[in-house]
Amino acid sequence: MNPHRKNLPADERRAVTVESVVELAGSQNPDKITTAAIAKHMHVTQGSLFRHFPNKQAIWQAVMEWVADRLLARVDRSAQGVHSPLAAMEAMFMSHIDFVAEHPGVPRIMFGELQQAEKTPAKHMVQTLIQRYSERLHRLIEQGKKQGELSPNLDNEAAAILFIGTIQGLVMRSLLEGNIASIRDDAPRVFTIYKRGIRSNQ
Amino acid sequence: MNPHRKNLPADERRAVTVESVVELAGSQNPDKITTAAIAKHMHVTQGSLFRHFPNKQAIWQAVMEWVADRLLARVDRSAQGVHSPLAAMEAMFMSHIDFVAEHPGVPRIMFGELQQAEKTPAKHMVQTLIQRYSERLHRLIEQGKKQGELSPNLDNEAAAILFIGTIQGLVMRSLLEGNIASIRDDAPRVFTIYKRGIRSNQ
DNA sequence: AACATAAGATAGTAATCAATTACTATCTTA
DNA sequence: TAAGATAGTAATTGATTACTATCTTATGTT
Repeated sequence: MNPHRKNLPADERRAVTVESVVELAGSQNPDKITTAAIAKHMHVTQGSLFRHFPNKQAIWQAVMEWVADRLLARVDRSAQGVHSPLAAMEAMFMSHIDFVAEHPGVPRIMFGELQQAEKTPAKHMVQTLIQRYSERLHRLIEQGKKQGELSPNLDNEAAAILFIGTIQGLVMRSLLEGNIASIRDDAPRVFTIYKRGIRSNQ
Repeated sequence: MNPHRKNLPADERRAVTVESVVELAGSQNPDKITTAAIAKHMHVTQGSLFRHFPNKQAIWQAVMEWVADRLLARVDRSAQGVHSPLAAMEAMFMSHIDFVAEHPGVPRIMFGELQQAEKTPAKHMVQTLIQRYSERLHRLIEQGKKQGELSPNLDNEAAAILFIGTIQGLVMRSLLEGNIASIRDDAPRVFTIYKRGIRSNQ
């Protein structure tokens, strides 16, 4: 119950650690999150982190697992049972934005990992996450074409890139404003333009 | 001429320093560019950098000045003399992509600075750069509406956000692929969708 | 040729970082 | 309830960081 409880079981302590990192990333550059800062945030000494993770890299790996699992689950759930592919894409988009609004550290973490020169496990995890995400998009886009909702001569790959870019643009915008809440208001307005760009003109 | 010349005049040495940082950012996380790495790249000792910059923050400030000046100049030049607002936006887009392809470190630097929690001079410079950039976009969008090229009920702000997001999406894509050259091929394909989203349907 | 000065080299500093150590407290279970 | 397992503490390590003080060399002027 109480998160400040001491002597947590190892798996709970690992979970608390991951959540701490996600929270901290919401207000600072992920690369500047030190093990000391993580420990302080969870009311534990710095060294104790290494009882549960072999090194810092492993912490980031666990964080990315958390992100990948949650984001894909959330996005899948939102599109489930929606028969219109275009409506499913919109639901996917909005639930993604919701996730980002709840966890503003997430896009920072992902972009930060992609920037790493070394091929860390965490970076690899971001790559497969986006790959899986793109697969879902491509599936919906294909369905949308078949059902006549999307323009038949739409460039699938370009549409997927722009879908993700649209989210990136909103994230960038919120970083500029320093206000993450605004992303929920801007999202539908921007998606309207995207939708117009891909749907068939009946 | 020879960049490995010794005893450069101060202004030339500062210019070489800035270019070194931009180059290094093309292949590694900007936050991990140490003064030692910069010095090594320009064949000079680490301490000598501080003869030309009071501190590291000043180096980043100079880098952002370089970026802001070059990017805006390039983008302005590309749109100059183009009478169709939509064509001007496309020229702006493509010249921006060209700039990024030539200097892949630039989007990393900008996003990296936006992530900083502290309000550094470099971060402020990114904010004003994007602000100026957006002003140009808004002007073109307004003109486009007046001339009937763009949809009259287009959400100007959303269109500007998506314009920048489109570029962000392409950058993210190239980070994923690890191949910056591909951005030049993908750019026109993605812009086609964007264009369809904003133009009037005659 | 002698000097002045600007630029670079050398060799440090204090601070910060991830990681490790020896030790203690607290749970679990036989 | 005793003993082993698990979790946490406090202090320390070596490496790395931005930055500085001092010495040396190159360059340009008269």
